[in-house]
Amino acid sequence: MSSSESVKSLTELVQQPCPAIETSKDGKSQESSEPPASESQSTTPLPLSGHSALSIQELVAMSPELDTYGITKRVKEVLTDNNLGQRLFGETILGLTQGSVSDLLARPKPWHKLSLKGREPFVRMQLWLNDPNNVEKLMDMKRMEKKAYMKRRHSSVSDSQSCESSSAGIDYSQGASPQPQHQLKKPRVVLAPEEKEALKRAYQQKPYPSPKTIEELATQLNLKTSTVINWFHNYRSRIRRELFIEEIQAGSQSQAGSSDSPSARSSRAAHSSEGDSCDGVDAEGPPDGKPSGPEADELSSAAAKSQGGPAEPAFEAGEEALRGARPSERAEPESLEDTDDEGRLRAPRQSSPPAPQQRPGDAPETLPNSATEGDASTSAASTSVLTGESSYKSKESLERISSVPSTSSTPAAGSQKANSLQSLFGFSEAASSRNTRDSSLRKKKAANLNNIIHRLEKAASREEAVEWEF
DNA sequence: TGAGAGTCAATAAT
DNA sequence: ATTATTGACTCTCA
Repeated sequence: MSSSESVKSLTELVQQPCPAIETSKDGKSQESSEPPASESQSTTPLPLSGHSALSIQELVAMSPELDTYGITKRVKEVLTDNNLGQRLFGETILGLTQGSVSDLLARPKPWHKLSLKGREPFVRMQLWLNDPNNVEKLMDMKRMEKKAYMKRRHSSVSDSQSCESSSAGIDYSQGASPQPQHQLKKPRVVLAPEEKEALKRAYQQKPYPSPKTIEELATQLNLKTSTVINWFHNYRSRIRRELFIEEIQAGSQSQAGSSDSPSARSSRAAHSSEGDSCDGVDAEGPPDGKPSGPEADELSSAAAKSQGGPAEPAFEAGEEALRGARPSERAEPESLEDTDDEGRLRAPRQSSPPAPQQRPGDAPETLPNSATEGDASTSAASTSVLTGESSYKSKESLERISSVPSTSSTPAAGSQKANSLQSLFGFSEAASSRNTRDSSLRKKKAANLNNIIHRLEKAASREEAVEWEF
């Protein structure tokens, strides 16, 4: 119950045009030359069949608004109830890899925020859910896979001839590799916790760093510039998503009100109309981002800092937090604080883990001095980022923002407001979760505000007609 | 050029 | 074995 009319209609629509459920296969790459669509419709129980790309896309185009959250929820239930893994489901039904499916199921974006392409998987899921037989089919497939696996395992045991390439990486004996000249694979970059912290701090100060700032960060952290760029892109996206789900789940009004001093007095904008509402189902274009009521409030206070100027990065929060958080133990003396004359600090030297970084020959990227004073804010920002660093317990658990069910149902509540005293002292790692979480949340929100401001400014300069609704 | 959306795919966690 | 996380890619769009 709950919303289902539209779903129903889609269902019908969907089924009609093409009897066979998803037909599409393809999945990735490749597309382009599509012969005439011949279409056969016939059987094809399995998705992987021919080309008929049209169907899905058309369906997506004409699909009514779907409840992505509800769909994923149901899919998850069905999968668990029947012991079906998301890998199989993803590859078979959605044409996506396991990781993508996991992400999609865990953090579905609201329908109106999805592009046509992004809606596709949801339409497929809806389609799949429509016919209970599909579950059976998938189960059969699972059985078959298992069987095949067993068989393979068997034969190999008895016959040591298995084939397979070993995994040792030694295998470039033949010369037929698709990609000649490539250094062995490509070592996946794994950012150390300290590096992530530094980047997050930088994000808090400036969600949209200038190329120059990015360069500086890269140099200081000893990371490739592209890595830093990618990190920011990814992080922004993820943050945005978290906000979406918050929006969805909260559904509502939260209005928290909780005591707390209304520090709201922000002078700019904000006037959140109170309706808080949540959804903003509105537009779709690029600019979207709407802070919800309550949050705005908090943000304003945090953001207020920069009053005075239009958008200056504010870093106080971050810095402070970090400083306070530093555990007393951790021996980490200084370190990076001194920037030498070159301003290059090196990343923490943690030696234990698999010394990830170390890009192959990458050299210092040449960015000798970074002193260019373009704008103080920039340099200041990056500098401070590093300074505060030093380790800190890692285990990043502080991040999971979102949470905070916002309102209403917060069981146990009581506490949130209390510790507002900024957690100056970090306590042990474990126990501080609440504080940390709190301040972390706050910082995030502040950053989000910056983010929004940035976009607003951008749009404004571009002079676009957009509807901002906050 | 740069931002955002979607994904992939390696690898961490469970 | 599965599922979750996350750096990098590919496409679009403006």
